[in-house]
Amino acid sequence: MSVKVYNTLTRSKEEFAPLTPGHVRIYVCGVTVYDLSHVGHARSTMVFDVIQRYFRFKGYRVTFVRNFTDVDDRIIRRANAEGVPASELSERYIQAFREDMASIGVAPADVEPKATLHIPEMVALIERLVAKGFAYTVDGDVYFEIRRFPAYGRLSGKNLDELLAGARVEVDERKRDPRDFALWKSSKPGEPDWPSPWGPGRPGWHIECSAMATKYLGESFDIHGGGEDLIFPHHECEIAQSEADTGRTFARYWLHNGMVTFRAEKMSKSLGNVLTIRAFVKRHDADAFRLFVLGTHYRHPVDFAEERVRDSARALERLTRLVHDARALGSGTSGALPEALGGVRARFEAAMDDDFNTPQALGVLFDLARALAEDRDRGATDARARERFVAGVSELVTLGQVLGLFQRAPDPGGMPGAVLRLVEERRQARARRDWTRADQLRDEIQRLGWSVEDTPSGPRVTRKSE
RNA sequence: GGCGGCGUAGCCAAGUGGCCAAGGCGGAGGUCUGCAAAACCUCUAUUCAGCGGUUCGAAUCCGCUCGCCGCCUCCA
Repeated sequence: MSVKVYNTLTRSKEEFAPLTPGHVRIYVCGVTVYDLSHVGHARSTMVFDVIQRYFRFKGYRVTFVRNFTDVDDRIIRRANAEGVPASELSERYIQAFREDMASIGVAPADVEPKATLHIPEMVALIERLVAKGFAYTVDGDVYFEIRRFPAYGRLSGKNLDELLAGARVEVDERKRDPRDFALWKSSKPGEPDWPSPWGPGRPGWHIECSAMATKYLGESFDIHGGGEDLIFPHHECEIAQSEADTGRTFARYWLHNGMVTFRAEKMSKSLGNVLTIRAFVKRHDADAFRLFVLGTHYRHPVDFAEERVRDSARALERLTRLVHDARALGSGTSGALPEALGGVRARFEAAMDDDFNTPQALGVLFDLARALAEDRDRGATDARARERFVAGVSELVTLGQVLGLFQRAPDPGGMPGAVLRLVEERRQARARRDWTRADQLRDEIQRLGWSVEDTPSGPRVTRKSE
Protein backbone atom coordinates (compact mmCIF):
# COMPACT_ATOMS: atom_id res chain seq x y z
CA MET A 1 0.00 0.00 0.00
CA SER A 2 1.20 3.42 -0.79
CA VAL A 3 1.16 6.44 1.41
CA LYS A 4 -1.29 9.24 0.84
CA VAL A 5 -0.27 12.70 1.96
CA TYR A 6 -2.16 15.94 2.18
CA ASN A 7 -0.41 18.43 -0.06
CA THR A 8 -0.94 22.05 0.89
CA LEU A 9 -0.10 22.99 -2.67
CA THR A 10 -3.10 21.17 -4.11
CA ARG A 11 -5.20 21.18 -0.96
CA SER A 12 -5.92 17.51 -1.35
CA LYS A 13 -4.64 14.13 -0.37
CA GLU A 14 -2.37 12.69 -3.00
CA GLU A 15 -0.77 9.36 -3.55
CA PHE A 16 2.84 9.76 -2.56
CA ALA A 17 5.44 8.65 -5.07
CA PRO A 18 9.03 9.79 -4.60
CA LEU A 19 10.97 11.27 -7.47
CA THR A 20 13.49 8.49 -7.15
CA PRO A 21 11.72 5.20 -6.50
CA GLY A 22 12.46 3.90 -3.04
CA HIS A 23 14.16 7.08 -1.86
CA VAL A 24 12.33 9.84 0.00
CA ARG A 25 13.95 13.23 0.30
CA ILE A 26 12.53 15.49 3.00
CA TYR A 27 13.36 19.02 4.03
CA VAL A 28 11.80 20.44 7.15
CA CYS A 29 12.18 23.98 8.39
CA GLY A 30 13.81 23.84 11.76
CA VAL A 31 13.95 26.62 14.27
CA THR A 32 15.45 30.06 14.41
CA VAL A 33 17.86 29.70 17.27
CA TYR A 34 17.48 32.77 19.42
CA ASP A 35 15.90 31.17 22.47
CA LEU A 36 14.92 27.87 24.04
CA SER A 37 12.46 25.82 22.05
CA HIS A 38 8.94 25.37 23.36
CA VAL A 39 6.39 22.61 23.10
CA GLY A 40 5.09 24.04 19.83
CA HIS A 41 8.49 23.48 18.28
CA ALA A 42 8.54 20.08 19.90
CA ARG A 43 5.30 19.09 18.25
CA SER A 44 6.37 20.16 14.81
CA THR A 45 9.71 18.45 15.10
CA MET A 46 8.15 15.32 16.54
CA VAL A 47 5.53 15.11 13.82
CA PHE A 48 8.11 15.11 11.07
CA ASP A 49 10.25 12.76 13.10
CA VAL A 50 7.38 10.29 13.01
CA ILE A 51 6.77 10.83 9.29
CA GLN A 52 10.41 10.17 8.63
CA ARG A 53 10.35 7.07 10.81
CA TYR A 54 7.30 5.78 9.04
CA PHE A 55 8.88 6.05 5.61
CA ARG A 56 11.86 4.09 6.86
CA PHE A 57 9.53 1.51 8.35
CA LYS A 58 7.90 1.18 4.94
CA GLY A 59 11.28 0.32 3.53
CA TYR A 60 12.19 3.59 1.92
CA ARG A 61 15.62 5.06 2.02
CA VAL A 62 15.17 8.49 3.56
CA THR A 63 17.32 11.59 3.37
CA PHE A 64 16.01 13.90 6.01
CA VAL A 65 17.22 17.48 6.32
CA ARG A 66 16.27 19.84 9.14
CA ASN A 67 17.99 23.19 9.18
CA PHE A 68 18.93 25.76 11.76
CA THR A 69 18.32 29.38 10.86
CA ASP A 70 21.10 31.09 12.75
CA VAL A 71 21.06 34.54 11.23
CA ASP A 72 18.05 36.71 11.86
CA ASP A 73 16.92 40.00 13.42
CA ARG A 74 15.93 38.41 16.69
CA ILE A 75 19.23 36.62 17.08
CA ILE A 76 21.12 39.83 16.45
CA ARG A 77 18.94 41.81 18.81
CA ARG A 78 19.41 39.31 21.60
CA ALA A 79 23.08 38.87 21.04
CA ASN A 80 23.59 42.62 21.18
CA ALA A 81 21.50 42.84 24.31
CA GLU A 82 23.65 40.18 25.95
CA GLY A 83 26.85 41.59 24.53
CA VAL A 84 27.88 38.34 22.88
CA PRO A 85 28.48 37.56 19.21
CA ALA A 86 25.42 36.35 17.33
CA SER A 87 27.25 33.16 16.47
CA GLU A 88 27.81 32.39 20.12
CA LEU A 89 24.17 32.93 20.97
CA SER A 90 22.87 30.81 18.12
CA GLU A 91 25.35 28.04 18.84
CA ARG A 92 24.15 27.95 22.43
CA TYR A 93 20.55 27.46 21.33
CA ILE A 94 21.46 24.92 18.68
CA GLN A 95 22.97 22.80 21.41
CA ALA A 96 19.93 23.39 23.58
CA PHE A 97 17.64 22.35 20.74
CA ARG A 98 19.58 19.13 20.22
CA GLU A 99 19.48 18.31 23.92
CA ASP A 100 15.78 19.09 24.14
CA MET A 101 14.91 16.98 21.14
CA ALA A 102 16.97 14.09 22.42
CA SER A 103 15.13 14.37 25.73
CA ILE A 104 11.81 13.79 24.00
CA GLY A 105 13.08 11.05 21.75
CA VAL A 106 13.30 12.95 18.47
CA ALA A 107 16.01 11.51 16.28
CA PRO A 108 18.62 13.80 14.75
CA ALA A 109 18.11 14.51 11.06
CA ASP A 110 20.51 13.08 8.51
CA VAL A 111 21.69 16.59 7.76
CA GLU A 112 21.26 19.56 10.09
CA PRO A 113 22.71 22.45 8.14
CA LYS A 114 23.24 25.91 9.56
CA ALA A 115 22.40 28.93 7.45
CA THR A 116 25.61 30.80 8.21
CA LEU A 117 27.68 27.97 6.79
CA HIS A 118 25.91 28.33 3.44
CA ILE A 119 26.36 32.00 2.64
CA PRO A 120 28.27 31.32 -0.60
CA GLU A 121 25.43 29.10 -1.86
CA MET A 122 22.92 31.81 -1.02
CA VAL A 123 24.98 34.51 -2.71
CA ALA A 124 25.31 32.38 -5.81
CA LEU A 125 21.56 31.77 -5.89
CA ILE A 126 20.83 35.47 -5.49
CA GLU A 127 23.30 36.29 -8.26
CA ARG A 128 21.50 33.92 -10.59
CA LEU A 129 18.15 35.48 -9.69
CA VAL A 130 19.53 38.93 -10.44
CA ALA A 131 21.02 37.71 -13.70
CA LYS A 132 17.73 36.14 -14.71
CA GLY A 133 15.85 39.32 -13.97
CA PHE A 134 13.89 38.05 -10.98
CA ALA A 135 15.69 40.26 -8.51
CA TYR A 136 17.01 43.79 -8.36
CA THR A 137 19.48 45.71 -6.28
CA VAL A 138 18.86 48.86 -4.28
CA ASP A 139 21.58 50.43 -2.14
CA GLY A 140 23.22 47.14 -1.32
CA ASP A 141 19.92 45.35 -0.74
CA VAL A 142 18.58 42.77 -3.14
CA TYR A 143 14.86 42.17 -3.55
CA PHE A 144 12.90 39.47 -5.27
CA GLU A 145 10.44 40.97 -7.71
CA ILE A 146 7.17 39.25 -7.11
CA ARG A 147 5.52 40.26 -10.38
CA ARG A 148 8.13 38.37 -12.30
CA PHE A 149 6.98 35.12 -10.74
CA PRO A 150 3.29 34.63 -11.59
CA ALA A 151 2.86 31.58 -9.39
CA TYR A 152 3.58 33.68 -6.30
CA GLY A 153 0.66 33.16 -3.93
CA ARG A 154 -0.28 29.74 -5.17
CA LEU A 155 0.82 27.79 -2.13
CA SER A 156 -0.90 30.04 0.36
CA GLY A 157 -3.92 30.72 -1.81
CA LYS A 158 -3.25 34.41 -1.67
CA ASN A 159 -4.60 36.75 -4.24
CA LEU A 160 -1.82 39.21 -4.97
CA ASP A 161 -4.13 42.21 -5.16
CA GLU A 162 -5.62 41.42 -1.80
CA LEU A 163 -2.19 40.97 -0.39
CA LEU A 164 -1.52 44.52 -1.35
CA ALA A 165 -4.89 45.65 -0.06
CA GLY A 166 -4.04 44.09 3.28
CA ALA A 167 -1.51 46.91 3.40
CA ARG A 168 0.29 45.64 6.43
CA VAL A 169 3.30 45.22 4.25
CA GLU A 170 5.99 47.68 5.19
CA VAL A 171 6.17 50.62 2.88
CA ASP A 172 9.59 51.01 1.42
CA GLU A 173 9.75 53.47 -1.40
CA ARG A 174 12.88 51.92 -2.79
CA LYS A 175 11.11 48.68 -3.59
CA ARG A 176 9.44 48.37 -6.94
CA ASP A 177 6.49 46.73 -5.24
CA PRO A 178 5.73 46.71 -1.54
CA ARG A 179 5.26 42.96 -1.71
CA ASP A 180 8.79 42.32 -2.95
CA PHE A 181 10.84 40.57 -0.31
CA ALA A 182 14.51 40.85 0.63
CA LEU A 183 17.02 38.31 -0.58
CA TRP A 184 19.98 40.22 0.80
CA LYS A 185 20.16 43.01 3.34
CA SER A 186 23.06 45.43 3.48
CA SER A 187 24.66 45.43 6.89
CA LYS A 188 23.97 48.02 9.52
CA PRO A 189 26.23 48.87 12.43
CA GLY A 190 26.32 46.18 15.08
CA GLU A 191 25.23 43.42 12.75
CA PRO A 192 27.18 40.46 11.54
CA ASP A 193 27.88 40.61 7.83
CA TRP A 194 29.38 38.68 4.99
CA PRO A 195 30.93 39.92 1.76
CA SER A 196 28.83 39.88 -1.36
CA PRO A 197 28.77 41.41 -4.84
CA TRP A 198 26.38 44.01 -3.43
CA GLY A 199 28.58 44.89 -0.51
CA PRO A 200 28.70 43.51 3.04
CA GLY A 201 25.41 42.27 4.32
CA ARG A 202 23.40 39.27 5.42
CA PRO A 203 20.86 37.03 3.79
CA GLY A 204 17.13 37.66 3.93
CA TRP A 205 14.94 35.24 5.78
CA HIS A 206 13.79 32.81 3.12
CA ILE A 207 16.86 32.33 0.99
CA GLU A 208 18.69 30.00 3.38
CA CYS A 209 16.12 27.24 3.02
CA SER A 210 16.15 27.44 -0.76
CA ALA A 211 19.93 27.22 -0.82
CA MET A 212 20.28 24.43 1.72
CA ALA A 213 17.42 22.30 0.49
CA THR A 214 18.82 22.39 -3.02
CA LYS A 215 22.33 21.67 -1.87
CA TYR A 216 21.42 18.56 0.08
CA LEU A 217 18.38 17.27 -1.77
CA GLY A 218 18.67 18.61 -5.30
CA GLU A 219 16.77 21.18 -7.30
CA SER A 220 13.66 19.09 -7.05
CA PHE A 221 12.82 16.85 -4.12
CA ASP A 222 9.86 15.16 -2.49
CA ILE A 223 8.61 16.63 0.76
CA HIS A 224 8.97 20.02 2.31
CA GLY A 225 7.52 20.40 5.77
CA GLY A 226 7.06 22.88 8.55
CA GLY A 227 4.51 24.56 10.73
CA GLU A 228 1.46 25.93 8.99
CA ASP A 229 2.46 29.40 10.10
CA LEU A 230 5.31 29.14 7.62
CA ILE A 231 3.08 28.71 4.58
CA PHE A 232 3.08 32.43 4.07
CA PRO A 233 5.36 34.13 3.52
CA HIS A 234 8.23 31.75 4.16
CA HIS A 235 7.36 28.77 1.99
CA GLU A 236 5.74 30.92 -0.65
CA CYS A 237 8.99 32.83 -0.99
CA GLU A 238 11.09 29.68 -1.04
CA ILE A 239 9.11 28.42 -3.99
CA ALA A 240 9.48 31.71 -5.81
CA GLN A 241 13.24 31.85 -5.31
CA SER A 242 13.95 28.26 -6.14
CA GLU A 243 11.62 27.80 -9.07
CA ALA A 244 12.53 31.13 -10.60
CA ASP A 245 16.12 29.95 -10.49
CA THR A 246 15.79 26.39 -11.74
CA GLY A 247 12.58 26.45 -13.70
CA ARG A 248 11.78 23.16 -12.02
CA THR A 249 9.35 22.11 -9.34
CA PHE A 250 11.04 22.77 -6.00
CA ALA A 251 9.29 20.55 -3.47
CA ARG A 252 6.58 18.26 -4.78
CA TYR A 253 4.59 17.76 -1.61
CA TRP A 254 4.16 20.45 1.00
CA LEU A 255 3.20 19.20 4.47
CA HIS A 256 2.25 21.51 7.30
CA ASN A 257 1.54 20.74 10.92
CA GLY A 258 -1.05 22.55 13.00
CA MET A 259 -0.13 24.84 15.84
CA VAL A 260 0.03 24.11 19.52
CA THR A 261 -2.31 26.43 21.29
CA PHE A 262 -2.54 27.26 24.94
CA ARG A 263 -5.98 28.16 26.22
CA ALA A 264 -7.04 28.24 22.57
CA GLU A 265 -4.39 30.75 21.56
CA LYS A 266 -1.35 29.96 19.52
CA MET A 267 1.66 29.32 21.69
CA SER A 268 4.24 31.86 20.67
CA LYS A 269 6.88 34.09 22.07
CA SER A 270 5.02 37.21 21.08
CA LEU A 271 1.99 36.18 23.10
CA GLY A 272 4.17 35.15 25.98
CA ASN A 273 2.33 31.89 26.55
CA VAL A 274 5.16 29.50 25.88
CA LEU A 275 6.25 26.49 27.86
CA THR A 276 9.79 25.44 27.08
CA ILE A 277 10.57 21.81 26.41
CA ARG A 278 13.03 21.99 29.23
CA ALA A 279 10.45 23.07 31.75
CA PHE A 280 8.02 20.54 30.39
CA VAL A 281 10.32 17.55 30.61
CA LYS A 282 10.91 18.23 34.29
CA ARG A 283 7.29 17.48 34.97
CA HIS A 284 6.30 14.93 32.36
CA ASP A 285 7.41 11.78 30.69
CA ALA A 286 8.68 12.06 27.12
CA ASP A 287 6.51 9.22 25.88
CA ALA A 288 3.46 10.72 27.52
CA PHE A 289 4.11 13.87 25.54
CA ARG A 290 4.47 11.85 22.38
CA LEU A 291 1.19 10.10 23.05
CA PHE A 292 -0.39 13.47 23.71
CA VAL A 293 0.96 14.96 20.48
CA LEU A 294 0.21 11.95 18.30
CA GLY A 295 -3.28 11.64 19.73
CA THR A 296 -4.30 14.49 17.47
CA HIS A 297 -3.85 14.45 13.72
CA TYR A 298 -0.77 16.45 12.78
CA ARG A 299 -2.68 18.96 10.66
CA HIS A 300 -5.06 19.94 13.45
CA PRO A 301 -4.31 22.31 16.27
CA VAL A 302 -3.55 20.84 19.67
CA ASP A 303 -4.58 22.70 22.74
CA PHE A 304 -1.93 22.15 25.36
CA ALA A 305 -3.01 21.37 28.88
CA GLU A 306 -1.00 19.73 31.62
CA GLU A 307 -3.91 17.60 32.72
CA ARG A 308 -4.28 16.17 29.23
CA VAL A 309 -0.65 15.23 29.19
CA ARG A 310 -1.29 13.46 32.47
CA ASP A 311 -4.20 11.62 30.87
CA SER A 312 -1.79 10.49 28.20
CA ALA A 313 0.66 9.39 30.86
CA ARG A 314 -1.99 7.15 32.39
CA ALA A 315 -2.77 5.63 29.05
CA LEU A 316 0.90 5.11 28.38
CA GLU A 317 1.23 3.31 31.69
CA ARG A 318 -1.04 0.57 30.39
CA LEU A 319 1.25 0.00 27.46
CA THR A 320 4.48 0.09 29.39
CA ARG A 321 3.16 -2.38 31.93
CA LEU A 322 2.56 -4.85 29.16
CA VAL A 323 6.09 -4.32 27.94
CA HIS A 324 7.54 -4.83 31.41
CA ASP A 325 5.43 -7.88 32.05
CA ALA A 326 6.54 -9.45 28.80
CA ARG A 327 10.18 -8.77 29.60
CA ALA A 328 9.71 -10.45 32.94
CA LEU A 329 8.54 -13.55 31.09
CA GLY A 330 11.63 -13.55 28.91
CA SER A 331 11.74 -12.83 25.25
CA GLY A 332 12.13 -16.24 23.70
CA THR A 333 9.31 -16.96 21.29
CA SER A 334 8.87 -18.89 18.13
CA GLY A 335 8.99 -15.72 16.08
CA ALA A 336 5.92 -16.55 14.08
CA LEU A 337 3.22 -14.05 14.83
CA PRO A 338 0.02 -15.66 15.96
CA GLU A 339 -2.73 -15.28 13.45
CA ALA A 340 -4.80 -13.18 15.79
CA LEU A 341 -2.21 -10.45 15.49
CA GLY A 342 -2.03 -10.54 11.73
CA GLY A 343 -4.56 -7.82 11.28
CA VAL A 344 -2.90 -5.42 13.67
CA ARG A 345 -0.05 -4.40 11.45
CA ALA A 346 -2.33 -4.05 8.44
CA ARG A 347 -4.65 -1.79 10.37
CA PHE A 348 -1.74 0.21 11.73
CA GLU A 349 -0.34 0.72 8.27
CA ALA A 350 -3.70 1.58 6.80
CA ALA A 351 -4.02 4.35 9.38
CA MET A 352 -0.52 5.67 8.82
CA ASP A 353 -0.78 5.39 5.06
CA ASP A 354 -3.74 7.74 5.22
CA ASP A 355 -1.82 10.97 5.72
CA PHE A 356 -0.15 9.73 8.89
CA ASN A 357 -3.29 9.26 10.91
CA THR A 358 -1.53 8.69 14.21
CA PRO A 359 -4.67 8.94 16.37
CA GLN A 360 -6.12 6.02 14.48
CA ALA A 361 -2.82 4.14 14.58
CA LEU A 362 -2.76 4.59 18.35
CA GLY A 363 -6.29 3.23 18.49
CA VAL A 364 -4.99 0.08 16.84
CA LEU A 365 -2.23 -0.16 19.42
CA PHE A 366 -4.71 0.16 22.27
CA ASP A 367 -6.93 -2.48 20.74
CA LEU A 368 -3.91 -4.72 20.66
CA ALA A 369 -3.09 -3.81 24.24
CA ARG A 370 -6.51 -4.91 25.42
CA ALA A 371 -6.16 -8.28 23.75
CA LEU A 372 -2.67 -8.68 25.15
CA ALA A 373 -3.76 -7.94 28.69
CA GLU A 374 -6.25 -10.73 28.47
CA ASP A 375 -3.61 -13.12 27.20
CA ARG A 376 -1.22 -12.05 29.90
CA ASP A 377 -3.72 -12.80 32.63
CA ARG A 378 -4.50 -16.18 31.15
CA GLY A 379 -0.84 -16.87 30.57
CA ALA A 380 -0.34 -18.45 33.97
CA THR A 381 -2.42 -21.42 32.95
CA ASP A 382 -2.53 -21.20 29.19
CA ALA A 383 0.75 -21.67 27.35
CA ARG A 384 -0.64 -20.54 24.04
CA ALA A 385 -2.01 -17.35 25.53
CA ARG A 386 1.37 -16.78 27.08
CA GLU A 387 3.14 -17.20 23.78
CA ARG A 388 0.64 -14.96 22.07
CA PHE A 389 1.24 -12.39 24.76
CA VAL A 390 4.99 -12.28 24.35
CA ALA A 391 4.79 -12.20 20.57
CA GLY A 392 2.08 -9.57 20.68
CA VAL A 393 4.06 -7.31 22.97
CA SER A 394 6.95 -7.55 20.60
CA GLU A 395 4.64 -6.36 17.83
CA LEU A 396 3.35 -3.60 20.07
CA VAL A 397 6.89 -2.42 20.68
CA THR A 398 7.79 -2.62 17.01
CA LEU A 399 4.83 -0.51 15.95
CA GLY A 400 5.16 1.80 18.92
CA GLN A 401 8.73 2.50 17.93
CA VAL A 402 7.59 3.55 14.49
CA LEU A 403 5.81 6.32 16.37
CA GLY A 404 8.93 6.92 18.43
CA LEU A 405 7.58 5.32 21.59
CA PHE A 406 9.46 2.80 23.75
CA GLN A 407 12.87 4.11 22.80
CA ARG A 408 14.28 4.19 26.26
CA ALA A 409 15.89 1.08 27.61
CA PRO A 410 13.98 -0.51 30.45
CA ASP A 411 14.65 1.25 33.74
CA PRO A 412 18.09 0.03 34.80
CA GLY A 413 17.16 0.22 38.43
CA GLY A 414 18.66 3.38 39.76
CA MET A 415 16.87 2.78 43.01
CA PRO A 416 18.58 4.25 46.05
CA GLY A 417 19.91 1.68 48.48
CA ALA A 418 17.71 3.09 51.21
CA VAL A 419 14.59 2.38 49.20
CA LEU A 420 15.86 -1.05 48.31
CA ARG A 421 16.40 -1.89 51.97
CA LEU A 422 12.94 -0.67 52.96
CA VAL A 423 11.36 -2.71 50.20
CA GLU A 424 13.17 -5.80 51.36
CA GLU A 425 12.25 -5.18 54.98
CA ARG A 426 8.64 -4.73 53.97
CA ARG A 427 8.73 -7.93 51.98
CA GLN A 428 9.83 -9.77 55.10
CA ALA A 429 7.21 -8.04 57.22
CA ARG A 430 4.55 -9.15 54.81
CA ALA A 431 5.92 -12.66 54.80
CA ARG A 432 5.31 -12.87 58.55
CA ARG A 433 1.94 -11.15 58.04
CA ASP A 434 2.96 -8.09 60.03
CA TRP A 435 0.62 -5.77 58.16
CA THR A 436 1.09 -2.81 60.48
CA ARG A 437 4.82 -2.79 59.93
CA ALA A 438 4.37 -3.38 56.21
CA ASP A 439 2.07 -0.38 55.88
CA GLN A 440 4.49 1.77 57.88
CA LEU A 441 7.27 0.80 55.53
CA ARG A 442 5.14 1.56 52.49
CA ASP A 443 4.52 5.06 53.86
CA GLU A 444 8.23 5.53 54.40
CA ILE A 445 9.03 4.41 50.90
CA GLN A 446 6.45 6.81 49.57
CA ARG A 447 8.03 9.64 51.47
CA LEU A 448 11.22 8.90 49.58
CA GLY A 449 9.35 9.39 46.33
CA TRP A 450 8.68 5.78 45.37
CA SER A 451 5.59 3.68 45.35
CA VAL A 452 5.17 -0.01 45.99
CA GLU A 453 2.53 -2.25 44.54
CA ASP A 454 2.19 -5.87 45.53
CA THR A 455 1.84 -8.26 42.66
CA PRO A 456 1.76 -12.05 42.59
CA SER A 457 5.39 -12.03 41.51
CA GLY A 458 6.58 -9.69 44.24
CA PRO A 459 6.62 -5.99 44.96
CA ARG A 460 6.66 -3.60 42.05
CA VAL A 461 8.52 -0.44 42.92
CA THR A 462 8.31 2.62 40.76
CA ARG A 463 9.27 6.22 41.02
CA LYS A 464 6.28 8.22 42.05
CA SER A 465 5.05 10.43 39.28
CA GLU A 466 3.76 13.76 40.50
C1' G B 1 -11.90 42.61 4.91
C1' G B 2 -9.31 38.19 2.08
C1' C B 3 -7.65 33.03 2.47
C1' G B 4 -7.65 28.35 5.30
C1' G B 5 -9.58 25.33 9.12
C1' C B 6 -12.44 23.65 13.35
C1' G B 7 -17.19 22.67 16.29
C1' U B 8 -18.43 14.45 17.55
C1' A B 9 -19.98 11.52 24.94
C1' G B 10 -17.88 14.90 31.40
C1' C B 11 -12.66 15.87 28.92
C1' C B 12 -9.38 14.60 24.64
C1' A B 13 -9.99 12.55 19.75
C1' A B 14 -10.61 9.28 15.01
C1' G B 15 -14.29 8.64 11.45
C1' U B 16 -15.98 12.55 5.81
C1' G B 17 -22.27 8.74 2.03
C1' G B 18 -24.57 2.72 4.07
C1' C B 19 -22.52 -3.21 9.59
C1' C B 20 -24.03 -1.56 16.73
C1' A B 21 -20.24 6.43 15.60
C1' A B 22 -12.60 3.91 16.71
C1' G B 23 -9.37 4.75 20.69
C1' G B 24 -7.65 7.30 25.29
C1' C B 25 -8.79 9.78 30.04
C1' G B 26 -12.61 10.12 33.57
C1' G B 27 -17.03 7.79 35.81
C1' A B 28 -20.14 3.31 37.47
C1' G B 29 -20.27 -1.90 38.60
C1' G B 30 -17.38 -6.43 39.05
C1' U B 31 -12.82 -9.92 39.56
C1' C B 32 -8.26 -10.19 42.15
C1' U B 33 -6.04 -8.57 46.92
C1' G B 34 -4.17 -8.64 54.37
C1' C B 35 -5.13 -3.49 53.14
C1' A B 36 -3.93 -0.19 49.36
C1' A B 37 -2.58 0.44 44.55
C1' A B 38 -2.29 -1.49 39.95
C1' A B 39 -4.11 -4.74 36.52
C1' C B 40 -8.12 -7.16 34.13
C1' C B 41 -13.58 -7.61 32.69
C1' U B 42 -18.41 -5.17 31.71
C1' C B 43 -21.10 -0.73 31.06
C1' U B 44 -20.76 4.58 29.85
C1' A B 45 -23.10 9.31 22.42
C1' U B 46 -30.78 6.61 19.11
C1' U B 47 -26.35 10.78 18.19
C1' C B 48 -22.26 14.07 15.61
C1' A B 49 -23.00 23.24 17.00
C1' G B 50 -28.07 24.89 14.98
C1' C B 51 -31.50 25.23 10.89
C1' G B 52 -32.81 23.95 5.90
C1' G B 53 -31.73 21.06 1.44
C1' U B 54 -29.78 16.83 -1.85
C1' U B 55 -30.20 11.32 -1.39
C1' C B 56 -33.42 5.01 -0.77
C1' G B 57 -29.72 6.42 3.00
C1' A B 58 -25.53 12.01 5.87
C1' A B 59 -21.73 13.20 11.52
C1' U B 60 -20.00 12.66 6.42
C1' C B 61 -22.39 16.35 0.28
C1' C B 62 -24.75 21.60 -0.54
C1' G B 63 -26.68 26.34 1.59
C1' C B 64 -27.44 29.54 5.62
C1' U B 65 -26.79 30.87 10.92
C1' C B 66 -24.00 30.80 15.48
C1' G B 67 -19.29 30.03 18.06
C1' C B 68 -13.89 29.32 17.94
C1' C B 69 -8.90 29.24 15.80
C1' G B 70 -4.76 30.05 12.25
C1' C B 71 -2.46 32.96 8.22
C1' C B 72 -2.45 37.79 5.72
C1' U B 73 3.47 41.04 10.44
C1' C B 74 8.54 37.71 13.35
C1' C B 75 6.82 32.80 14.28
C1' A B 76 7.11 25.35 14.35
